[in-house]
Amino acid sequence: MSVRVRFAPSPTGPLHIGGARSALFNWLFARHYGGTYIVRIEDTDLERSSRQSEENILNSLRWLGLDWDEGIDVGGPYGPYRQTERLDIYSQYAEALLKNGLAYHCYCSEEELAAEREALMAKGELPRYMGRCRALTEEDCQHHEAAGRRPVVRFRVPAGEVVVVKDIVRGDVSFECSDIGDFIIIKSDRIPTYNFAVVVDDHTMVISHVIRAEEHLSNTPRQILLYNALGWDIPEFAHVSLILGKDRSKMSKRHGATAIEQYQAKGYLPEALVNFLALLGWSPGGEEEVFPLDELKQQFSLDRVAKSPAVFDLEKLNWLNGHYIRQAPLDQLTALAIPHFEKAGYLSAPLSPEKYQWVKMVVASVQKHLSCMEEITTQAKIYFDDEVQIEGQEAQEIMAGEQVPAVLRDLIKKVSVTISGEIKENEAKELLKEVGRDLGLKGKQIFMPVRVALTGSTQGPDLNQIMAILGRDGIIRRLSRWT
RNA sequence: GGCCCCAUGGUCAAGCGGUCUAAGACACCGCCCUUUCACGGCGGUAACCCGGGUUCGAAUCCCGGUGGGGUCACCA
Repeated sequence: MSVRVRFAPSPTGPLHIGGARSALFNWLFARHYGGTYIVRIEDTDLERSSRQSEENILNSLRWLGLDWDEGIDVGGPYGPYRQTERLDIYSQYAEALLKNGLAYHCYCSEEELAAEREALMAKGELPRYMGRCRALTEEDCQHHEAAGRRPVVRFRVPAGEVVVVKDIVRGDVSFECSDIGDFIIIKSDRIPTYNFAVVVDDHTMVISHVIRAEEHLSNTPRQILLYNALGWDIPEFAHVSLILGKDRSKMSKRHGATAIEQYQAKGYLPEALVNFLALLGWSPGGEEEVFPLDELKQQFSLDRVAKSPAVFDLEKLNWLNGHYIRQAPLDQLTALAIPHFEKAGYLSAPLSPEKYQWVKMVVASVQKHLSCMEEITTQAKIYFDDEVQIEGQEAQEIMAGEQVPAVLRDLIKKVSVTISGEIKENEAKELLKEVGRDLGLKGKQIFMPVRVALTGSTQGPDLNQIMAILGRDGIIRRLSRWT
């Protein structure tokens, strides 16, 4: 049997962390087995779905590097891939169910249903549909139709059966039919509900494995009932545990950034995010933690997926992202950094080749310090503002040193003679040494005052790099105020 | 509340009955490297939820408890 899996987001907002991980697991599984990966849009919630969210989600998937073989934009042999474009397919199967008596029309109003739910809850019972319209006659129906009522289609849940979900990660999980009320498969506006649409789609799209989050586990018995009623084979299921926030409840907005696009905007690298997400609920078993996408693809398997939920740990993501930033080519990082600099007002749009080279040096000097690109504006601030603020008591004390004016004056003098205005790192190193020799000073006595005078801080990038980036004029400008 | 799932350090996790005086990673702490901070290297602190079984032997299997989570819509 060939592997065909799908990621089926509903376009009601951006792609979330949890959705991204489901997408990733499906993608990895498909690519590992040389199968087909499908992205299907589940837009049956007319109220909340939008084309903009669709585009958003697809963009996030592309950004993560999860390409698909079939979908709304690339087409495919089992389309359409948007549920609202498959309405006649659903009604065809709903009709079949109706004809067999496996489903029936229900005319109860939402108010009536709400009242029923409340009554059951008041009695301490499970709120569910009690089957009032289960045995409506043709006459009853006409009566309701005449009164202007529009029916929903309900599935007739067989009595007394036990449904067993065979799950790759969880094993066999059984559910009693008596706990499941007759559920709606077609809403009164003729739109199918989720449970019905997924079954029809997964079957007609020949999906072999349904890999999704655990929150769907309790829906699965309903879907299995539908597969049985329609006489269809049941796909393999794999329910992956949820991603939790720091307080161990389902990841949500109050836990911080949940949308992939937010991480993109903050300057996380897709390979870091993918690596991190893969390790949340799955592990290859070895001691290695760093896996680029194609290595994940080789190693991935569903039987190494964890059953227990995982807490989203931003610290680890930051570490991984920093790791990938340190490995990234400078040109790539520079391209990512420029928008952040522009946003901070440090740079404006078209950069001359000279300026670009200079920005590259700036990026290189802070590369090791970054855990995400967003941080570059604060890390590299020192290069863009000649109005140096001396920060902290330690820095103040350093500048109060009696040798300081002489050191800085001597350095200005040495820097001034540089003809081109450019100072290479090794030249900077040499100049500082000479200052030391001239004044008979060593180490900290010269390096710290220069560092503080140049940047305002006792810590930061390599001093020689700082001097190279500032150049002759920059150094003189910043040093002059101390003499 | 009913149903369902889950349970190894603060977090992610390896472990599938003996090799566990329990890997690895993040975080934390120390040391080294270093003209600062980082990066990197080395080392350290820190865990099998509890109670019963089964077994010669249990982190690993079973039962119960406790705790956490999910789900109970004409949302998906």
